[in-house]
Amino acid sequence: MASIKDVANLAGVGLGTASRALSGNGYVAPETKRKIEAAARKLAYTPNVLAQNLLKNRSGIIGILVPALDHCFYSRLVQQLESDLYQKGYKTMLCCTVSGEHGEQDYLDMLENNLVDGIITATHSFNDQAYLRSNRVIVSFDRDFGGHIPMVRSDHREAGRTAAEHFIKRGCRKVLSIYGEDAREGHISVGMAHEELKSCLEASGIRVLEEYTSQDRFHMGYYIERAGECLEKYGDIDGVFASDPLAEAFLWESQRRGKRIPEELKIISYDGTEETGNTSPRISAVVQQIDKISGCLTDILTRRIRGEEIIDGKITEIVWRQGETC
Amino acid sequence: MASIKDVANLAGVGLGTASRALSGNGYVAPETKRKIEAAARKLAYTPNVLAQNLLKNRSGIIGILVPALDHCFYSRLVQQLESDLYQKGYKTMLCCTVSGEHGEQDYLDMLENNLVDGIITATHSFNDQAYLRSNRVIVSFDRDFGGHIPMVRSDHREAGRTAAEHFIKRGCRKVLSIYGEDAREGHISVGMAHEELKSCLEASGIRVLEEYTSQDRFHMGYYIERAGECLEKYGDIDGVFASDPLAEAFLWESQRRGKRIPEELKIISYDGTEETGNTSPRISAVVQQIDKISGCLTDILTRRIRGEEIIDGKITEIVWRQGETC
DNA sequence: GTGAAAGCGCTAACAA
DNA sequence: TTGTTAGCGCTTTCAC
Repeated sequence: MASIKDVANLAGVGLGTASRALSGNGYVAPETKRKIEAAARKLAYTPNVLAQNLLKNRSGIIGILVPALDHCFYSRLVQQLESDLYQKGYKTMLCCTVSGEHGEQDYLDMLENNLVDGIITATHSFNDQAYLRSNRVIVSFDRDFGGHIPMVRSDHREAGRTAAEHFIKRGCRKVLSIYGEDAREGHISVGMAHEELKSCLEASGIRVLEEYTSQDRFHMGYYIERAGECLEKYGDIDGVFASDPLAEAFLWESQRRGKRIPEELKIISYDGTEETGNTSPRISAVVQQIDKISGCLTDILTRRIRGEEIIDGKITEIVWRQGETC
Repeated sequence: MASIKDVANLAGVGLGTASRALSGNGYVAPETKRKIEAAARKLAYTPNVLAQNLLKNRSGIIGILVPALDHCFYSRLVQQLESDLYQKGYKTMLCCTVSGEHGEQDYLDMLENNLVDGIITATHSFNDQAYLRSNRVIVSFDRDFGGHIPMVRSDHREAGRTAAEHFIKRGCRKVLSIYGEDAREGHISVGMAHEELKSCLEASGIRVLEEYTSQDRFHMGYYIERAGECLEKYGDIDGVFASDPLAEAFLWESQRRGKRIPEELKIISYDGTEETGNTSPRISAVVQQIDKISGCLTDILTRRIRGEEIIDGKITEIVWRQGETC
């Protein structure tokens, strides 16, 4: 592996000159420059990024923390983030915390360690304190750190209202609102959508039932199981509000039980990834705009890295997607 | 940000001693060690990984290249890889190439650049030559580099035979085999499953139609579109063999058209992620064992990094999953 | 316009 | 057992 020293030697110039020629800042005679470039080509020289990083004290890497990738919302979000970060000149380091064996702490350490320049976190499980220590280069998705870390999230209240409006319009009388335990406990703010839904529906005299899902289990099998349990337990619900995969699970389990959708049961999903927009029937949804969310997250983070003092987050608009289930 | 020098100064010892005490290799008196540790704690010292990496000339990071994350097979694979790599002490750098604007080359450069210690590639779009230059630390999933880079893949021939067997058992007469153009062109080996399916079915006097999907488009909307087109074009097919999301698309589009599944159309998916195991009806599938695949990939790669000369890849077994669509 | 030298933060070899 | 020194590969003064 040729180093810049080798290049300088071959070109018969000093090490510093080679550096200037290759990196392009600093004066260097056109003639000399050509010689150096020729030498570099001949030796197939590539700069050692590790050394550059040590000097600049930055790595150009952003860490993304998500609970899991087999939840379509997160896989879409990660894909979008990776793309946006790439555009901004950053590489993406991925950490899925759900498997449990993972030290989320490990990744926060990487921040102290200079291995990553910043972190975007979309997890819920970890203790706040660990994050707050190094808050300058962290941005959170949907998790409130009490205003110490900028948070980006969808307009959950509006989402709840929108869903409520459609349940009401369709004449529902008894709606099931089901979401993650972590949201219920207030760790992540998506619970606000369910709160708002509840108060809107109850204000219209509609009964609202609440159920919760474990925050440690993200796979479809579990959602199917929960959907089945709920359908057994509440035979007479005529509406369900749930996140994408869970909404899908309700659709499938209802079909399996011969329940007619939307006649006997209206389903509205919250997330509205493409996944649920193509089922048969298509699921009606309150859509979180992943591209906007990703744009805000990466924008805030990169500006913070550059030293801007940003403490405010951003609330992105939700959109209604008319499907065939409500 | 405190450096090890600061720690040494505060503890009143030499820089080398501090290093030895903190990293744990080399002799250091218990007494001195305590002092150094106390100083480190006081200064909230964390080692600068960038510097360690430069010295060791390794980063502990593995790059994973996939076409996209909104294809459930890849998101599952990435999640599994990340988990396996973490167990082996590596961090994961992610690159989704589908968005196009991405330089796959950029990531290969990171290998030369020492930013990643190795690469697991599951993409199809890029030219072979770029990969072959630095083949020592690359492992491929399902893409054949002519024996120069170890490849891990499922037993596609067996997969094709298994699917054929079930179509035959169910009395199909005209089966559609649809897959990516890249596989058709031989860039990735999954095409072998379709080849084998075809020859098995034709040997039994069953007609096989072939269609292809674009390698640049991975999202559900596109699959739905293609499924619709095929159902229009071939009104009389009674069997479909396709990858997971496409199989789902066929299921939904068929239901939308009032086609009875499995009576009028049998569907077998190849991949068999959990995603398709829970639809209504459940999709019958030839399952690629992602955990095994990931295990082989990470095992081979880490051993190559350690210097072992491994050129052989690995073929993992497939498994039949009986669903309700065939 | 160019070369020499210092130093990013760390580890390892070598003396002491 | 410990301190000193020499780099890892690069960039960036600062004299020349």
